[in-house]
Parts: sequence; structure tokens; C-alpha cells
Amino acid sequence: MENPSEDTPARWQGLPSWLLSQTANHAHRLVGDGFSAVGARGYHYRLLATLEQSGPASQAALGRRSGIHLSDMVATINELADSGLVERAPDPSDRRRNIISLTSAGKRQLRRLEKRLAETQEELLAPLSPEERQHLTKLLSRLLDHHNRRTGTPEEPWR
Amino acid sequence: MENPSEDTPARWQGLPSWLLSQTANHAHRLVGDGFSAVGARGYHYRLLATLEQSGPASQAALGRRSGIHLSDMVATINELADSGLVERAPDPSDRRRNIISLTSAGKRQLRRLEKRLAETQEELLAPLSPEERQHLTKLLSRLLDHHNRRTGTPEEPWR
DNA sequence: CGCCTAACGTTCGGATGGCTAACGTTTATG
DNA sequence: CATAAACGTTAGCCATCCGAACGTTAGGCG
Repeated sequence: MENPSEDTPARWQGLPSWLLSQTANHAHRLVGDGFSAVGARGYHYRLLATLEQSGPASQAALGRRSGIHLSDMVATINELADSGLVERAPDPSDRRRNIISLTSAGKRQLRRLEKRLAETQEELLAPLSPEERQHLTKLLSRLLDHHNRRTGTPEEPWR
Repeated sequence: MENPSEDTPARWQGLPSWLLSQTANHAHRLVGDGFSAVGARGYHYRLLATLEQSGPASQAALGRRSGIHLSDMVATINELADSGLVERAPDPSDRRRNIISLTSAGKRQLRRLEKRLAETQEELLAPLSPEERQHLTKLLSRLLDHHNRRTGTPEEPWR
């Protein structure tokens, strides 16, 4: 009795929101696998990359720049600090703050993660030609921009 | 001290995997908001839609068709059954199975969810022209197909 | 016929990413 | 000085996706 319709494609499967979610699932899985092969996950990469780019900063500032929620920052920094990839030091000029900085081990880990990430992009976009990849990127960027503007912008909202 | 680089875009933000994930997040949020306005969530819609399309079936069969994990099916059906949108009856010909069927209230709910979903697509794709929407859909479909083939195909794996 | 495997439903729990609420400490501002 | 704001922290929720385990029931095969 489970055979009468095993070939019906289900109508929602053509919806952009569905395609987007599912494709993102695959991407998420690929990225996650790549990261976990090096003992990390998305937040770790985002934080390390933000740190390298912004330099040492307070947790709150890092949260703003990386788009990681403050309450998740705590755990993320704990994990990275436990592995010696990051250092947490009190800010002498403001005792509310911790100053987080990248260690050299952290930099090395970041290099590894970037490598994985690059490989993942290849795997993710395998079936598309270079032009198609570019086109997809452009379309997605426009969508993202639009919605980021509608919702509180994640980057540079203050200026 | 948090100003020196508030304008650096962060390099990962151009990666397709990132664009995909973030855009999907927005989509997910939009869809979820639409659904929750009618007291439902994604799994509910997927199950109801699958039910209408396949007709009554066992939980395992529905799980296969809808792509919902068996262990999540239980809770989903419980919730839908509690709201009277779905009925769970033992299969007289196989005592291992429950036969799940859509009630008329369930059909009505499905109509509502479909309406929301359609509105959401509009909202999601607002900044794109019809041709661009089509192009995006096509590119995503190709990606999804590719990866679904690589991973265990979600639909019709047995045939 | 009996056994063993496989399918089914169920419960429990984990991972990831995103988010809210509360609270104490510290700084800045009116 | 007093009040407001920022900071870090803890605790918790939600949705989707997933794996492990277990008892029950059917089916296939010797």
C-alpha cells in the first residue's frame, strides 16, 4: 500500500524556500563535516576569522562583528580558549570587558579551517560552471542584502 | 576601540556556503513565522501535504515520503492528532502499523498553510525579477539534485 | 512448523544555529 | 550621586536533523 504514489514529487519541493533550505542543509552538512574533521564547528571558524580580521576585541564587539549571539560567544570562547586557540584577558581600562585575542595555534587552526572551507565550496558547487557559480552567488547576495536590510543589519548597523 | 574595522566585510561572507546558509535562514524564518501564525511549523505542513498527496499511510511510509525522521514523526503526528488535523488508526492487516489519515480540519489547515507559504515565496523573492527567480530556482534545483544523488536520495530510493 | 531477520513505532538524547530572559558587575551620563 | 547602559555569564527554548535502543509484529526460509 505504500507504492501507489512513490513517484509523486510533492508540490512543495519546487518552492524556492524549500530548494533554498535543502540546498543549505547540504551545504551546512558539508561545511560541518569539513570543520569537525579538524575538531571545530561553524562558530569556531567565524570567531577565529573575525578575530584575525578585527584584531583583539571584547566579546561584545566580536559578537557584533561575527553575528554570533553574545550568549553563544561565551561557550564558543570557552571552547577555543580550552584548546589554546584564543586567549581571554581582562581589559585593564574597562573591568567589564575581556579582551579576546588569537594565539598562534589559533592562527594555524584558522588556516586549516579555511582550507577545508575552500574544498567544501568546490564540493558544493561541483555541478555548476564558473559562470553559473557567479550568477548564483550574485542572486543570493541580492536576496541576502535585501533581507538583511529589512531585518536588523548584522554588520555595520551603527554608522 | 571597537571602531577600527567596523566596515571590514569579513571574507567568509562572500562564500556560496555562507550566502546559502544565511539566505536559507531568512527563508526559514519567514516560512516559520507564516506557519506559526496559524499555529504550525514546517514538519506539520510537510506531513499534511504528504498525506493529502499520498493518501493515508503508515508512519514509516510517510516518513520516507516527507523526509521526516521516524523519531520526529511520532511527535509531529501526536501534535497534529491532538489538534484533530490527523487521525491515527491501527492497521487491521498489520498490527505493527498505524494508518494516518487527514481529517477535514486537517485539509482546511493545509489550505491555510499553503496560502501562507505562497505569500512567503513572494516576500522571499521580492527583489528578484521573474526571470531571475526562475534562474535561481533552476540553479538550486541542479545543486540539490546533485547532492541528493550523492547522499541517499530522499525520494524513491527503492525502484 | 519454528527461527531469525527486518520493519514498525516509540522514547531518549545529541548536535547546530539562532534567540530571550535574567542577574550581577562595572562604566558612563545626566 | 543616581540612573541608565554596556558587559559577561548562566540558563533555557525552539526547530531541524540525526543516531541508538527496545519491544512488538510480520515475513521469509529452512
